[in-house]
Amino acid sequence: MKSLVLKDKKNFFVFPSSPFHFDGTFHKPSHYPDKLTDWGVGKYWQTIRIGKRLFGLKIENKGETQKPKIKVSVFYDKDVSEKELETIKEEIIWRFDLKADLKKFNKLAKSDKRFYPIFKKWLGMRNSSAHNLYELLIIAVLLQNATVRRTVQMTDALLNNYGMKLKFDGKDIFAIWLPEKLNNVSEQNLRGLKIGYRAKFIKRLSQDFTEDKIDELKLRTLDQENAKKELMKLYGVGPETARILLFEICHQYNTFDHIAPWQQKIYSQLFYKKSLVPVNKIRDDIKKQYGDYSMLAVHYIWEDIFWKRKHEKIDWLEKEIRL
DNA sequence: CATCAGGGCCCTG
DNA sequence: CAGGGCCCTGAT
Repeated sequence: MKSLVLKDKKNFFVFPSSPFHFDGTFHKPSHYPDKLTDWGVGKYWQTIRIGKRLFGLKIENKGETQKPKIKVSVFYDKDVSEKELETIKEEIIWRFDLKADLKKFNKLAKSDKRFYPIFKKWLGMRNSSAHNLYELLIIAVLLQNATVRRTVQMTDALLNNYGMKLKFDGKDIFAIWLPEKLNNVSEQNLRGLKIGYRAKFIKRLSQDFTEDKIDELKLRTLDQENAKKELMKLYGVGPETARILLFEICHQYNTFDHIAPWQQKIYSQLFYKKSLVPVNKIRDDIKKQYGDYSMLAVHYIWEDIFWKRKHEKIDWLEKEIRL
């Protein structure tokens, strides 16, 4: 695997909309562990592609909930142009939804007697994606029909063969390859990395992205229905993968439509303290209560339980998370 | 040891 | 629109 050392850096500040929750936004404990990001309280690292160039990012909390401010350090080799810095800034603002207006949502949360303590704790948290559409698509495909351990294995195998390791700020953070990199890699070679039938999906998706068949910037401007339609055209994207992409890439807050069996078990415990509630009931209840913010509301409650899991053993949850 | 389902999706009938 | 098949892995 190749690596790149980034020695120089430039920095700028971003002022997210208020209120803002830094750690809730930049770290999602429900996600499977990967080498693509790193996090500590008030600090966060990732890589980012701008065009064909790679940069390292360190993002630090320099503000407060009601007075948000973050510092972004951009690590580079050779140089970084003003235009690239501006693009990076805009990308960060989009990917982490830093300018979101959550007034209505926060008002809704306040009237929710049952879960208000959770909403209050994470006040200002955003749904976010560290990655661009292609990158998150790859991750989503690796999640399909696999347990966490297997997903981690597949991700590592792919990164070790086609990814790039960036060394900056004393960290080793990985970047996902460009789609075109897989064009002259055979499906058989990919299968050699034990990713199974997903090799076919990844080949075809990479081909489509190489040929610019998908316009991520345009996708961001579409309404939910049309964005979903576009995403479902992609090979290997069904209802669950579309939901992930709509929520994390497009910041569509009301995407609580598809519920997978393993999620159903966790929702049943979270919302009803029962082992299994019918998915239609779960969906109807949530939609009725949270309306246009169905998925965002669930996201707060979902991440909260995974934060707890970091330092507290939750027996029923351990059973449902298949490692 | 064999069998099976899994953090879905595609394809066929 | 229902159901079989798919890669591989760990659980039973």
